[in-house]
Amino acid sequence: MASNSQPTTTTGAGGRNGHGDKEEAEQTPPPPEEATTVGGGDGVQFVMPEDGYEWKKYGQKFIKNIQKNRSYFRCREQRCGAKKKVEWHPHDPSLNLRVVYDGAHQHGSPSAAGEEGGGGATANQYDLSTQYFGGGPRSH
DNA sequence: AGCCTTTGACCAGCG
DNA sequence: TCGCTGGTCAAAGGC
Repeated sequence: MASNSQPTTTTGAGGRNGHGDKEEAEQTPPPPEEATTVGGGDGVQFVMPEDGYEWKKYGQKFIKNIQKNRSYFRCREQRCGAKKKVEWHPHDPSLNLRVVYDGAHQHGSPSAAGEEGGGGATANQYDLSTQYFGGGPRSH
């Protein structure tokens, strides 16, 4: 499969949006990190960061504030109020892909079905305050 | 037949 | 008070 030429997906090399608005809650999902190649045949194609959960796209919009496209995903589970937002540049998606997680999953991942942790609330144990996807402002 | 994906329009909140 | 942006819902089409 020579589709994904850039395995660097969740690497938001964009850092912060230099806007100054309210920060979003970004969490780093479980280990199951796959990449689903999405695209047409030729043209711009990028890999969507898969966290092992199932998402349903319910909207997409172009955020002019950051000059990026934003896709809105929602967890397939009604029991789960987890939401996911994916931002990417219309020209360099694989170079500026950013994933923002909102809320936490109240169920185990379908990929790891059968091996639930029991608690279930062990999903949102990350710092949803300043957790960035690799592109943290804490350049140090 | 069922489910998912895509686009548009509408609504709410904030400046 | 008006305008703008972001976010969500709904409907239609395609697989």
